[in-house]
This record gives sequence, C-alpha cells and structure tokens, in this order.
Amino acid sequence: MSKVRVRFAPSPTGFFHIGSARTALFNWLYARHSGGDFILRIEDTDKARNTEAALRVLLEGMRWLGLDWDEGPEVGGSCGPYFQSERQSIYKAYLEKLQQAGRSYEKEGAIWFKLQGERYQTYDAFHKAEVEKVHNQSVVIEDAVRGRVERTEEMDFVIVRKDGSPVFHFVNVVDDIEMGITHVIRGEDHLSNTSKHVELFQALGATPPKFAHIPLILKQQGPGKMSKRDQGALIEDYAERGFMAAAVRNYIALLGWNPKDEQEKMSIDDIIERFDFAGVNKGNARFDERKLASLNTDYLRELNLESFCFLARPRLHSAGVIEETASEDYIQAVLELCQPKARSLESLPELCAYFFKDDFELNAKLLEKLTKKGDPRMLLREVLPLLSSIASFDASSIQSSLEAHASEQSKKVFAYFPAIRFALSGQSGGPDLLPMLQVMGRERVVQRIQSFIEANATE
RNA sequence: CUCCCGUUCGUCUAGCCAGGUCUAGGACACAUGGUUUUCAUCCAUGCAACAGGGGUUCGAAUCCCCUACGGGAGGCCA
Repeated sequence: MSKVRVRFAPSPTGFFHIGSARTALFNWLYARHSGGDFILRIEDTDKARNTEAALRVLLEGMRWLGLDWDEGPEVGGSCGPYFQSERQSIYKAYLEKLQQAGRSYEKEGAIWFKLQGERYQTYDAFHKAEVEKVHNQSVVIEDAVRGRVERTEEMDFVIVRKDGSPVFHFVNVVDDIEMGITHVIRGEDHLSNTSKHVELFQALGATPPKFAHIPLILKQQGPGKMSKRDQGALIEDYAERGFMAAAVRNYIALLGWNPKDEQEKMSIDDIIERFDFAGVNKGNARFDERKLASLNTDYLRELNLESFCFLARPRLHSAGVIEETASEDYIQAVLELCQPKARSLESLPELCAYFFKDDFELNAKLLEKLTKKGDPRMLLREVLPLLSSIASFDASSIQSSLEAHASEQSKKVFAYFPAIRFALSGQSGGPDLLPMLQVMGRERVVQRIQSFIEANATE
C-alpha cells in the first residue's frame, strides 16, 4: 500500500477556529500514526480576506499546537505551490481535460460540470424555479467514520465562475489529485458535498481518496456549530490567555475521538499511537471550556518549576504585578508556592499580586467575617513580637514558636492563621501559610501586620 | 422543500459492529462529608442517561422499522 498523504486545507480568514484546528489535528495525527505525510495547503482563493496577517495567524496557531507540516508554506515540497492562488495554470489544464471529455459546458458566462444521465425539467421548491435535473447514478462513499453513505448528485454545478475563478469543489479535487492525497479527513459539513467531489474525481479519471468525515463541534450554548464569533472559539485566544498548548491539543483530540479506555490525559506520543478512525465518534460534540480548563490545570500542575516559571513570569510582568525591585529568587519562590494552587496561568497575577504589592485590597466582607470570630488585631498584637524577634524566620521555626505561644494562651495555633493571612494578603485563601511567611520574609510580614493593626485600629 | 448524518448522565464519552457478564462504567461540572490547624490542593460519597413507539428474540442500550428531535448540505462561499 502506498504511503499515506493527508492534507489540511484552510482558508486564511484571520482567525484560527477551534473546529479547523481539530480537523488539522486529526489529519496530523493520522499522518504521524501511519508514518505518512501531512500537507498544508492554503485555500486563498477569496482575495478580499486573504492577507499576510491572516496567514500568519494560521501558521502561528499550527505551530503553537505543535502541528508541523511536511509540505506547504515555508517548508516547500514536491507538489507545490501550496497556495491555490498560485496554481491557476494547473486548474486550467484540468479544466481542459474535462472539456475534452465532454464533461463541462459554458452557460451564462460560467463553466458547469456536466453530470451523466437522462435529463428532465422540474420545479424545485428550494431554488423556487424550474430547473434541469439528471437521473444520475448514486455515488457510494465508504466513509472511514460513518461507513457506507450513498447520495445522488442530480444537478450540474458551477466549477468556474463568470470572473474566471474556479470554485472550491473543483480546485479541491484537482489539488487532491495533484498532491496524491490518499485520505481526506474533514468535517461532516462536507459530507453532502462529497458526492460532487467523487463525480469530479471520476470524470478526471482519478480514483477518489478514502474519506473520513469527523463530527462537528457545537457551540457551548444554544444551537448550531461553533463559529468564530462564539465564546472560546479561537485558538489564538487560548494561547493569549495562557492555556498550555498540550492541554488544548489533548482536549480537542478528545472532542470527537477517544481511545476506548478511560484515559483522558495523554501525551502527544500516546495520542499518535492510539489514534485511528475506529475511535472517531459519529455524533457532534459540544464544546465545554470547563473540561478544557480542568485538563489545563492538570498539565500546569505537573510542570517542573523551571518550566512553570518560564511560562508564568512573562504573564506576571505583562499584568504589571511584579515590582521593579523584586529579585529573581523572590519571584521564583513565590511561583513555587503558587504553582500547586494555580488553576490557570490566566488567574495567576490576581492570585499572587499581594506578594509584590503592599497596596492589595482588603476584602471588607472577609474582614467582617473574620472579626465575628474574634478581633484580628488582638491576635496579631500577640503574634507580632514573636515574629519580629524569632531567631530564624523559616517555616518550621515560626510554626514551633506560634505553637508554643498558642498553648500558653490555651488556644489552638489555628486561631491565629486566618488573621495573619488576612493581614498579609487581604484574602482568606492562598498557599500554605507558614512557607508563605518564610517566602515573604520577616520585614514584609512584620510591616504588613503592623500597618494592618494601625489601619484598623478602632476608636 | 429535498437529501445526507446523527441521538447513552447538564457536558465529553465507554458499552453497540460479533444481543445475556449493564442494578449502564469513567471524566468534567455540581452537591455533601472528610483531610489539610489557612486554602484554591487532595480524598470519599452522592446526584444524574440508553429520545419515543413498534418489531425480532428466551433475552435488546446493542439488530430491524417508524416517529420525534438535533446537526449538516442543497451558493458563481469555503
């Protein structure tokens, strides 16, 4: 059997839609799984919206997801050019082939593909007009996902517009023939058009490739498939928001495919090894950002400190959280503390801003709640001398010192924690308190507790 | 209007092709409890589905038919 060749043929629109990304991913996975070639072909026939910037969004998105192509823009290949706008002479040659075979004709300035069979006139309710239809033989598609699909194409269709530009159905088929594509893996929205494509393959004397129509991704809420305008639809947004590419890739792989066991979090090598058409679902899948977020959290947690800092530091900087004077060691210590608690990189600046800024906000509601359990200033006054005088300001020393004090007062050490945390962060939650004290350092801790006591001194 | 594809917990899905082991499994979310002397972690438990009807069969989530619902296509868009 000849080498597998698959392609992803996007139209650069300026967005990299999650559905397109998933189609790209499935093609790429199949190529990598079977040791075949993955070809990137740019369908830039619509001149108006095809810009350099739009192409860049696409290529950057592909690279971000780790989907490398064996042939295509910037890497070349033996079947180029890989932009449809540069393949006009090829389309012209194929058009002549069709004309010679008597399978095309001109009408109203456009060129039509001619079906074979007995013709008849009939009224068509959809077109709301009298049309010519053909008693054509049905086309049978053995779809790798759906099994046998039978459909009959019964009307001629335009392959070259009045302005001379060839339409999608035609160029798509020509390119697939020219590029030796063996498997066409695409969204189910193309399933109904596949009969057109098979007719064209046959008329051009080519054997159609194998088809695999994958289910669509539906929007999170409401009816219909996901479109660019829907919440969470764009790959570049996830990149910007600090989602990990591996997590996004893992999640979209699971949207419409599963390995038939209970494993969900998989390395990319694992996914490549397990990917096959038998595991592709038939039903459409609804996109769920919460599950993506959960998977992303898992990926974030297992990052080593170095990688986590590498990803997190620029986000803290761009959020303006890190003050100029903060040392690299301090930043790293903070990130180490926060990594196990962080659910996303996106939330990280908010999560750890108080480590750097003294003017964090004291949540009034929390203070009220805290005060109900006992005056936090009283507790802090007890603790302050200890913290400022303790020999070594490390987590375990602080702990034993606080414990000793607490038992003298016949209190639990627990009683002091919320007040300390609140004075230091203005929050009720966060990283483990004792290591947090150690990281913040005596000076900062003492100073914050002092100013808390003063600022909230009543009457 | 026509054609094509689909339908299992709120969501993603396993099971279906080769009917019994399914009182339908897992994950996300949610709820409750526990642990964590803080917590956003972790653990446990709970909630929750075979679209409806008919048929075949000793037996149907699984096979067949019908209906309903959802999605897609029917462009000189891709």
